[in-house]
Amino acid sequence: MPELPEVETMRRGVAPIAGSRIVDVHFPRCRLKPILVNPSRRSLRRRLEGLQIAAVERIGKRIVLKLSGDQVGGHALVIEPRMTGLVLLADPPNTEHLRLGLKLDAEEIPWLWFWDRRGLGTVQLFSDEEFADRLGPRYLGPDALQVTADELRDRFRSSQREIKVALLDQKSLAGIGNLYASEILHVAKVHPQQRCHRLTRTRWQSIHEAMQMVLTEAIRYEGSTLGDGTYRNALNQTGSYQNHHRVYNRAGDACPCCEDQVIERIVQAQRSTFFCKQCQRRR
DNA sequence: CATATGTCCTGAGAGC
DNA sequence: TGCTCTCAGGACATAT
Repeated sequence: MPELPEVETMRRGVAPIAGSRIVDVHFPRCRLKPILVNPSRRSLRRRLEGLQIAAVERIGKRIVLKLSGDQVGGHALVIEPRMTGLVLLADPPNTEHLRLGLKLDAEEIPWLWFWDRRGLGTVQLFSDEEFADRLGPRYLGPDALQVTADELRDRFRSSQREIKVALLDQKSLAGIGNLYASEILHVAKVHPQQRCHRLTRTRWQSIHEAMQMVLTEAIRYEGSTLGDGTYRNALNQTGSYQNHHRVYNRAGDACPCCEDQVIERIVQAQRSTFFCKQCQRRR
């Protein structure tokens, strides 16, 4: 489940391809249902060939390759890993789930791969205009690492939703997913079922502070590789933040904060939430 | 408009 | 052993 820390780790790992030129576009044959690409594979191949990768960026949970060298204006290739997608410079975990390869003109980095076991990921080429719309404020909120405490509060304070569910809404705030929502609320000592409009300014400050702290810490450990072992950085190495999770997937364990209660698992919006009912009391 | 629910996808693991 | 079933949660479509 690549969320902001995992995608940022991918971005950093892939950043060295900036300046390279795409010399070939390869769609490996695959027995599985093909992933969504836009436009078609044929036109993607035609349009990408020869373009230069000007920059490697991240917006929320997406990797953005800014492209230049096109006569008809700027483009961006947007890769959404969703559940199990990986952006790799190293050889992928297997060839069975390989979805896309960009052959580059750099000798030391010959390939950029997109690998995706479950195939929910997408690869889309946007013109600058399409890009500004589809990844702009109409569809995406501010990045969770850029947002200020005041803006965070302003965006959620009138919502009737439970805070944990609201944090997953990418239109309100980009980058938080199911794992980090639980982790952030535990550090902030906020109950996941608290309704947004009932939270005080002080609570929003705590959430903001916890968010910066947890995301920064998770990036330092190169993200979380869960039990299924799927998530890897660009060099196909596991992250290690899973060893530092306070609550996620830790139902029944002692709370690392109070060491008194055990972590509970509940379901919100069909997703697991983990929390400590003592440290995260409703107030 | 805001919010809730269903859907896609694969492979692992449980239960029989 | 091999079958069927459930579950994991990204983003989006559709329903309320």
